[in-house]
Amino acid sequence: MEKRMDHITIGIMAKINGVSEQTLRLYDKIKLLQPSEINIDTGYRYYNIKQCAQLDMIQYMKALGMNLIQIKECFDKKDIREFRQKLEMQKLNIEKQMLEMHYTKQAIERSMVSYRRYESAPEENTVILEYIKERRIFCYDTKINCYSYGMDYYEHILRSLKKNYVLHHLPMCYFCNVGSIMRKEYFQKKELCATEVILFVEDDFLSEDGIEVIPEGMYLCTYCYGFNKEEESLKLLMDYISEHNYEVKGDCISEILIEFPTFNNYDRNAFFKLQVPVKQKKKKII
Amino acid sequence: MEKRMDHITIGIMAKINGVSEQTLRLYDKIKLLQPSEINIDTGYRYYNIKQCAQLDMIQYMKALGMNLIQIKECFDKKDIREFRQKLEMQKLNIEKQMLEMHYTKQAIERSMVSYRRYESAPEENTVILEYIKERRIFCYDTKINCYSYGMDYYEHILRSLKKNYVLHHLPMCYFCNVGSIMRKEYFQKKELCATEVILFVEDDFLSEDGIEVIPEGMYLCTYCYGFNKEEESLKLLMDYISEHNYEVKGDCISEILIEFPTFNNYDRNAFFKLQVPVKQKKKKII
DNA sequence: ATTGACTTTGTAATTGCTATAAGGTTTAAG
DNA sequence: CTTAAACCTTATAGCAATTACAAAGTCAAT
Repeated sequence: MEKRMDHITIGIMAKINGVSEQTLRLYDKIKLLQPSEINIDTGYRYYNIKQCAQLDMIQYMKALGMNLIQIKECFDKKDIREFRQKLEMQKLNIEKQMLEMHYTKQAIERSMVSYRRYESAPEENTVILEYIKERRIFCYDTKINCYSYGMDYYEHILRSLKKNYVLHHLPMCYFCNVGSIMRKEYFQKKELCATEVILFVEDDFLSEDGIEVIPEGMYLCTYCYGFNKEEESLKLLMDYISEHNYEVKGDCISEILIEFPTFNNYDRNAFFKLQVPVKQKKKKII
Repeated sequence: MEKRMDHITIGIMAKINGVSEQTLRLYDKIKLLQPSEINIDTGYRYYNIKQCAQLDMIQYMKALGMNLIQIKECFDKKDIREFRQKLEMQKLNIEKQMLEMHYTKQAIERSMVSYRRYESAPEENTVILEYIKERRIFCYDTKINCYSYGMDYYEHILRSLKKNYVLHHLPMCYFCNVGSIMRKEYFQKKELCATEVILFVEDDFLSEDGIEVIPEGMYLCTYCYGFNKEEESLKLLMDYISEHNYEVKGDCISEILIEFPTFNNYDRNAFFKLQVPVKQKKKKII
């Protein structure tokens, strides 16, 4: 216990309140909490134990997410309603932040799953049958066939997806899981034509429009590494289906599972999963 | 579409990617994304459309909560495992932040409820019967009777609670809802003695120890405004109980519903709720 | 008187930008 | 060919809330 309750040095004040001395000096400077006494000769600051109440309040308001200026405004206005209003604002603020974090967490988990899938993926040019659950995608029709122009053009398409995407207030973190969709009729005709680029979004993602549901079911899949392998892989899938008596049930999706950041500055280096929903055709009994 | 895919000016590059030119200049400076070509005479930066891939990656990693240095490390190490490790870290990081936000939100809601209660509170020195739900408190025994020393001393007790509290990793935002507890035996003897200070915590708050459950039930309550009124109010409650044939069922809690930040720098200006669980004694039939 | 622990002020660093100023370059129109 | 608009360059400062120093002055106890 100190000798004089109204003569607490900055070091003691800092220690008993779990803040740094520098912080107290800053609060003094911005007049958020000024020491009750200052020795004019030495400039030494002396606090009163009762000023801890003010400091508690500051820390509490900070914990609610207010910044020092907002806190000062509350103190200056000396009006409880001011504080109440700030509280309401903070609540909305925090709810928004929590939602963003929720999406970010999902995006991280999605990336982790993709990496595991990458590690355990079958060899390239192997066709496998997979059960895939229902998914939701954000669809953007570029009106231009992805496969008819080179990579440079594809980049421009992606740029316009990005712009569209920001317009729809989608969180940036979904941008890791893009792809394109080749509609059933083109796939069946073995015509390489896809005009829509897509983004996979979480089941709980709320959005007004542009969201499409990809049904659950059995999919024939191939995995491949690099943009240049995509077409080859697609053709493989098409041929496999006709050779093995499958029937195409819906649109074919070309999904980028991972993009590797590390290899060089100029080429996208992506790991693809091509997937098309199928049904085995009934064999006619001869 | 630009004339030359490998000759994109900083302005165009910024526009098609939704970032500012300054940001691109910063990324150049810290070697996170350097233009594919720089005109030596003019210093003009020219980007290649394919560099958008790198920028996408940067934005994606930023969205996952990484800072620019971490992102640069990932690129520099050219190792996917580096990125995976960072992902794991980010996940833990985000989970921690989300938990903190959750507590903060609860604290805001708690404050709002307290304010509403304050506004609709009965007059001072009125005793009313209230049903109160089960609550959980963090208890800290100071070994010193709160009522035997002045406010200055009480401040020091609060400081040691605060220290203890930080030790237990409790979120700072709970510090708004403190109180003290007068054990049943002292209250019954009408002896003003409380050595424990308390903090109310949420039902879902996980903590190892120091948490006590206050049972639900009927409580006799008085509300008062200011520390100096507390003792008077307590005595009123004690007298009321003996006069109205109630039986004390548990400990008496003195809860600070709100502390007003706005009035002056030196005095805590708090709104108290005193509450003691009771049961009506059965009347003997004469 | 001297030590050691404290205090003061001032400046700079942090992070990821944004804003501004002062000046040079490109481009398209007149 | 000039000229103006629109673009680019570098350099500097600002934000928010500290933290980290350095150089110098002060306090309390031996």
